[in-house]
Amino acid sequence: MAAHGDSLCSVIAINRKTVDKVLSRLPEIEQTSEMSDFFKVLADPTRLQIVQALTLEELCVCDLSAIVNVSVSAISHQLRLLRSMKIVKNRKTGKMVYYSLDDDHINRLINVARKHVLEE
Amino acid sequence: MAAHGDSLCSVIAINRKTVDKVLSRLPEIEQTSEMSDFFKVLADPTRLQIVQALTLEELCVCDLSAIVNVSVSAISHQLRLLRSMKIVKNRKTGKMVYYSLDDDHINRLINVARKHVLEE
DNA sequence: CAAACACTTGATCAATTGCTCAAATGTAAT
DNA sequence: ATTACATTTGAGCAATTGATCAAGTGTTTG
Repeated sequence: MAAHGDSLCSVIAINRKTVDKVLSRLPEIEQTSEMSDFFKVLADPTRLQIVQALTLEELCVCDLSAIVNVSVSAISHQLRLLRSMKIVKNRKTGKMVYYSLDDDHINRLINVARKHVLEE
Repeated sequence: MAAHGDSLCSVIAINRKTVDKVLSRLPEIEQTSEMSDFFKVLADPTRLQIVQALTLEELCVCDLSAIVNVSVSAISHQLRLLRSMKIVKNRKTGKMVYYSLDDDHINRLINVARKHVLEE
């Protein structure tokens, strides 16, 4: 992001000072990218339903499939993604695999979003 | 979502009682869908950068373009989306259009996400 | 061991997304 | 009026996404 001060940049800023000030206060692009990846997880109705269900109770894949009304395979794919993002964890018991939330922030995040959706 | 109790459903739930309990406590699918649309807005690095910049200062399209380092056209397209989601508002002065945040929840949401990204 | 079960995984495909480009709008200056 | 400028808009396109299907793993039951 340091290249912004470069005069070769094709973009012409109206207020160079304002732009520089904002740029200096903005988080690193990499951190922003990580944050958007985090939001991306909750940006899909299926995943959001999975996460919301897991805020209530530890659940196996099959029950999640029944709750969200999506195939077991699709649920498993999504759980894999949620696992990779450290948002859910699992516990195996025989053939069964029980999933639960692995993160405290999710609940708060969902509550703020719910308020935004409800208030208008 | 009422169809979940239907025995014709191809998915076989392991714990019918657990499934029914979770289903009764889960928000309506429509509300969940709205929430995921909201998260979707912040799920893209470009839009997240725009929003983060606007938490600091009211900015015109051209300056936003310089800050985010994306073409004016692309910024304008994203601002249109953000406007439709009631997340930003604009103010016109001559040829210039200044954008600012139209929502209080965004800041809180971003802060929670940042904590999640930083702590690990 | 064989069958049934719970889940995972890889390939495939349609739908969506985010950008670019070109053209359009609307305002201000010459 | 003509030109320049700030922004918007629509079409088109490559990349990504989320579901399905078929085949796989690993565990338990008969």
